[in-house]
Amino acid sequence: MHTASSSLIQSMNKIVKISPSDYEPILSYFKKTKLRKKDYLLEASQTSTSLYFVSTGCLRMYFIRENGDEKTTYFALEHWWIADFLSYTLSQPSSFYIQAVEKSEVYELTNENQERLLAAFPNLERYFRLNLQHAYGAAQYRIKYQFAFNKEETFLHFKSLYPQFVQRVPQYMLASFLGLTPEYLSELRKKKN
Amino acid sequence: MHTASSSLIQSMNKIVKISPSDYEPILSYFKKTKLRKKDYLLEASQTSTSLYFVSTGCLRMYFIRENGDEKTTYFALEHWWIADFLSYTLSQPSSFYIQAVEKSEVYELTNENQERLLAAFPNLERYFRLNLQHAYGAAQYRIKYQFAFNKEETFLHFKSLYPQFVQRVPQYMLASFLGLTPEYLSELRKKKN
DNA sequence: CGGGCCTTTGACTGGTTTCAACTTCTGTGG
DNA sequence: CCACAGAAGTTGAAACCAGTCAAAGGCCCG
Repeated sequence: MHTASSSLIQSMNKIVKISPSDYEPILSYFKKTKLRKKDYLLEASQTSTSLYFVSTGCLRMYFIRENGDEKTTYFALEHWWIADFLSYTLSQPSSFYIQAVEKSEVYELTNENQERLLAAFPNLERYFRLNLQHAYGAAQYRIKYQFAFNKEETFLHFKSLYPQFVQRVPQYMLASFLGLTPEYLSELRKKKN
Repeated sequence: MHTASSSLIQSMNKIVKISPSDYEPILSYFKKTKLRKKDYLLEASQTSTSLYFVSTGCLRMYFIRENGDEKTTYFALEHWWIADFLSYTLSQPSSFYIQAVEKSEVYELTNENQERLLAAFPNLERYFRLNLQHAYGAAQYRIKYQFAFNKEETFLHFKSLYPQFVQRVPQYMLASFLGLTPEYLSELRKKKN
């Protein structure tokens, strides 16, 4: 019963039809993990060997610049997938960290288990493909926005899209995600509302 | 015989095994198109209803800013796929143009034909999934580099990765791809060889 | 050979960063 | 549960990276 309400199964059911009798078998390929704030799922120089589906909470992906400060490149909220997909695809060391921004719960799918899962349930290929297609499309627009807007516009645009999220994470993370300094973000916040 | 040497079939064969007897049937879902320099495959406000595989030549994706100047966000060389994947996935109008940078040849796969193709050859799901995974991974690193480097470093990094490509496209396109002005790129070129 | 587009050059400008000092928030141990 | 140390956020001044603008030069293609 409660497996039917699993957020992961729900996510899959939006894209492909899954018979309730398959819920348990499918979930058996995943490992459900609870994370405390600041726990890590991946650290730079490790290879990203798993995909993570965020059930509850919020994770982020970031890297550390030569001068030592960190830049957040991606946030994953409930029902989003997160991984360094280049590292995962090519089995090469990552230059990213993946960390829980808050208390979170994720489903982990290792590389090997993904292979087994897809061998057992080939129709899930479609689920992963369409998810990636959507995520890649979003990344194309992310890149577009970086070119289209200056820093102030970037902030206003983001705030209008995700007004509640701006409150959810520390400002220094948000600043580095938007590509500006915490000081300047602070200035922009008071300026325009 | 010459279908075996099709660059598209080659690309597929790197990821999934395809029987030679399937070459023709698979290719029948695609439309091969020749493009002259500056021909368009997509214009802003249209919906991206096809995926394109670049057989020969070079395409680019760009958009036009409010002030009127164009920003190139992506180049696709031989054996790469190009499309506005968000527009394609959600059937919503694109804000991008896709244009041939030089004389090119592409395989077009419409949305409907992709569905039919995958219904007929389900193992190609894996081909598209892994391609998207790779492309998305590359986009994650693209975003990383934009944060990691200043403009001069961006240029030097790109030049070291693709020394030949720098010669292949007009400098104003390269400049907008790297996120700087043609004037500043010109300055960087003479500065550090 | 000519016209228009691309590239270069230089001066000026300003959006954004950097730095440092101060204030406010937060969480952890006694 | 309170205190306090470290982290996070704010403020203002100074510096600079990179954009803008304008004009001249080069080059490609009809």
